[in-house]
Amino acid sequence: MSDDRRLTAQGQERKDQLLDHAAELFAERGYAETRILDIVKAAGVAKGLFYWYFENKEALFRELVEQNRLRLRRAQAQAIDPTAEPLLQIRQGAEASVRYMASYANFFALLEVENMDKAFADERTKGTEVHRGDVAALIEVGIADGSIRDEPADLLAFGVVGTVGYYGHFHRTGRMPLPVDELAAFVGRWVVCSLASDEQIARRVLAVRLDPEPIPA
Amino acid sequence: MSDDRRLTAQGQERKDQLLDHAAELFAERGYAETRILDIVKAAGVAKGLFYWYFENKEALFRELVEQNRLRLRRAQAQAIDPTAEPLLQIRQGAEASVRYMASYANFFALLEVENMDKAFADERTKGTEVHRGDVAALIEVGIADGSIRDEPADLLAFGVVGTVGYYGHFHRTGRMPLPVDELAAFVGRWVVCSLASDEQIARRVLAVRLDPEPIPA
DNA sequence: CTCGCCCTTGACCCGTGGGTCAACCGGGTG
DNA sequence: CACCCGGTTGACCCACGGGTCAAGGGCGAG
Repeated sequence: MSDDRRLTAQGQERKDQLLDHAAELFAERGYAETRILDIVKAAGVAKGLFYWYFENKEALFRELVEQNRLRLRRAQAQAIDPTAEPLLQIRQGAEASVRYMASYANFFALLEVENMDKAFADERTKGTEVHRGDVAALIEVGIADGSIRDEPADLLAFGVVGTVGYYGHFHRTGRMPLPVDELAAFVGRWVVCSLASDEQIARRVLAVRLDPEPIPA
Repeated sequence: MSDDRRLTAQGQERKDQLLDHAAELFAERGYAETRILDIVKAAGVAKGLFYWYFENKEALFRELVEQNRLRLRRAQAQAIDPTAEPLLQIRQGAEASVRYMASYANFFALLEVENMDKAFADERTKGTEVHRGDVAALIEVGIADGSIRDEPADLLAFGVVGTVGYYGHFHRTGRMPLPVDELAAFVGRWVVCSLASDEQIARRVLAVRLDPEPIPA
């Protein structure tokens, strides 16, 4: 394939099929262990067709990552109430992220694969970096109004992103047999306790009841 | 090679050379992108020799991982004062881990590579699982004596291990231009704030001054 | 009907890199 | 000195999987 051609409806559908099957195989046996032949076989098409839609395996992978990054972003934005106080917004974002990561576990298992290749390192970085920027901005506000511990905002932001990511990882890899809702709530508590400048504030933020938004398919 | 033969001093040295050069190359360009030929070239030996010492690339990798896991464990044990209160021990362990991970950044960049292959997944699991077990035990004690928030101990333990890992990761990948000592101290504070059942206790534990143990080469 | 554009096929090419092997070196030992 | 054994060499083999390509199908427009 050259760059981005126009695809007919059929073409787009076929492409999505390939993406889906690839994601499943990657999650199941890893990126390196998945041959292009496996992907096309799973989708029930000939090998040559792969190259009609993608330049190569890596390009497909990038598309998968990008596609997913946008979805997560949307889920976060949807869960956050922009009028709430900063710490609460962070909690909302964190819980939404955990929920999202759990329901798209395959994709995230996939994301971790990125590390295998230096070339993917910055791809991945980009993904968390956006989230981190959002959180850092909220933290700045929280520090200014005294609700968040007075530490460098960017460092704290790493902690939030990291916590979400790690709990997501542990849950995904089956080491934490726990309903998603409980996990999300727990992570929310953890993050709030880590950031709050004192107990009163932590309790206040944790008192708010969050109704879990359904994850759109 | 068959299994574990006896190696002469020269043999052991050669093997270590291969391990070292492999680690460097893996860190530099990733696991999948490092050919066995690259490794032997870097070590200045012939390709056939590789198979005298290792069954294949994966076997070498496993050995590298194992070797490193043990070192980290030792560093943790050395930093922890077994007579101190649980929360403080956790802090000591966390700070030591961060320091260790920073000084052996190459090895840990490497560890992340494990994800690329399903076969490595449980290897990695094993590594964190030990640490997590240690922490969980300390947390149990802390919950019992009221110094740690009353949440499931194993969940909290995941948070500690995760935080250490993530900050290590971010620092290693150059996104946090910060002296190791400051980072370690910060992570210590983060962990303590996340776990402490109230401010008094957090302050008490954070008041203790930790003198950074030098990392043995 | 027929032209042309997407889409689809599967045989084929070929570089890469894992793994083997027969031969060779050199120091320690009887 | 002869032998042995751990260590070392690099040419060679070859399967695997990435990427190509010429040709064929089918559907919509004109």
